[in-house]
Amino acid sequence: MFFNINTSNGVPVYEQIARQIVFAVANRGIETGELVPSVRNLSRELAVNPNTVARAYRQLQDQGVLETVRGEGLVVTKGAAAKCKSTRKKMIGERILSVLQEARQSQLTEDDIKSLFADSLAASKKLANKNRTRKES
Amino acid sequence: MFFNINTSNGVPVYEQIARQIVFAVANRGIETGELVPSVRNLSRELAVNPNTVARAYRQLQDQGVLETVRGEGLVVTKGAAAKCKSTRKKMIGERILSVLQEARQSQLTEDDIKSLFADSLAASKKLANKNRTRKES
Amino acid sequence: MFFNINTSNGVPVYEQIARQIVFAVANRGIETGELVPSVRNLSRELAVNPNTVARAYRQLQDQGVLETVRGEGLVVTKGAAAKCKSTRKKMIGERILSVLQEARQSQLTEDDIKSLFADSLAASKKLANKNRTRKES
Amino acid sequence: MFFNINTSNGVPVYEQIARQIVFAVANRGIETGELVPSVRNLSRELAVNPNTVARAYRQLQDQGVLETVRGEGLVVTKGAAAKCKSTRKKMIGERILSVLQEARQSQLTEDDIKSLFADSLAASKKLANKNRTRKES
DNA sequence: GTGGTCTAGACCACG
DNA sequence: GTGGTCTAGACCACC
Repeated sequence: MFFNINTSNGVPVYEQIARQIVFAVANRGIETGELVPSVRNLSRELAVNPNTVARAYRQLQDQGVLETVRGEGLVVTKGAAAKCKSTRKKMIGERILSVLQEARQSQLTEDDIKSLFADSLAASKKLANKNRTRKES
Repeated sequence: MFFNINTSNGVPVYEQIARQIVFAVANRGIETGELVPSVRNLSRELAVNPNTVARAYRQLQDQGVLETVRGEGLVVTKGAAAKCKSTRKKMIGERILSVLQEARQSQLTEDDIKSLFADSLAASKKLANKNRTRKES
Repeated sequence: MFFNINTSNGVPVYEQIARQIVFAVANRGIETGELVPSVRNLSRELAVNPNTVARAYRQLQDQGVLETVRGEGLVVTKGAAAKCKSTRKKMIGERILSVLQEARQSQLTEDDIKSLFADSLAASKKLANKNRTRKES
Repeated sequence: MFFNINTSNGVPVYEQIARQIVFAVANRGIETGELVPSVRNLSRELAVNPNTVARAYRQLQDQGVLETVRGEGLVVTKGAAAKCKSTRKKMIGERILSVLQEARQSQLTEDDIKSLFADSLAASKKLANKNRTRKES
């Protein structure tokens, strides 16, 4: 499990954890029936408060992505992979739509918006490669 | 001056006001030297507390977009239009980059991302038209 | 009469006018018995509100620097020159003391303070020369 | 932490707090990574409204001196000590320059100015000693 | 517990 | 009339 937690960008930590678990399930990084890391292990690994991890897990249980197995821990539910694929698209799509609405409201031209998007897409690709390289090294 | 304030989307009201004034200055909706609406007037118009408007204005003063003219009110500074144009692009660009980075991290394919963008762009255009029509009617 | 009015440095305009008249009297730029400019003339010259000039004059009357001569206007009182010389020193001295107290509180060393003073003194001399040259040209 | 707040000298309370924190960081009275007093505690200690303290802290965040650690409080940022040392000098230097410019404009002689400075420096030293003694007693 | 936002309302200085 | 400061107190999210 690879998490990127940023404690200083305003996004709640529990939210970041929950989203990234959704992504992992969508990518089959965690399979149906597989245990997720224990609260105390994950909290140690991410250096965050255990309550924060617990809150993320609780939220995922409410969404039906995780369920408890008595005496074992939390596992990915049966239909989760498909569901997560769809929610992943929805989550990202919502954010995209929201920023585009602000872009419209700011009266940027459609061409400006498109070029910002293209630039950002290239920039994000570069950043992704850099991170990958750093991790491989 | 047209403001779209949404008090229930998590974005602080004072921040929305500040951003939209930056947009207005960038579009020359408010020209250099022109007075922005008085704190009291704008607060009445938007049905928010005067302090909230004052906070937005204070932030814009710190950024050098507005300055006080004693006994008169707040006016747009000299270099503000150019500065606002650039910050507008920066603000929108940052949001786009941020969502694209999450999209990468979620391992959506580049094609998925592009199609989400295209869909959202179309959707935002529709929404903009709807708003325009509503206001004209 | 030469006034330097700065409407955007926080110091009240009427205060700047009053102080500078005190200075002028101290320097014998305006002599005892001489008329000061009329409110409306000075307000036009400085491009400020007549009320502002009137307020400065009122303050100077309260201090006994100016007095009304019926049908004439405001003139410099008899003992004003000496008094203004002393208040000038007091006013400047108070400001100097105040900033030095903050400097102490900030725990700048005495050497730091002295060097800041020397630098500023040189800088203010340069600025004064520049202004003089500009006015002469 | 020792604060000298004067609520009746025209300088905004939040500004006094902010300046004195800058001084404290410059003197390493508060180190990088260390928590500043909580808004509630400091407001109680200084007998001012929490919002007033919060405003000072917000200003310091904008300047990059403080940053929030979620659920913990506000800590001094990494580069803050150096930055505060320089802004301290700048803040004091600006005030000195400003008063010297007025002294020039008032046509005090350079000797007069120097003697006022020397007197004030001595006076401020005495005041500082008196305060120190009072605190020690 | 922490900071952040917002409201309501008072008072002041300035023009 | 204008903005600026400050108070008092509520509510929220996060840890």
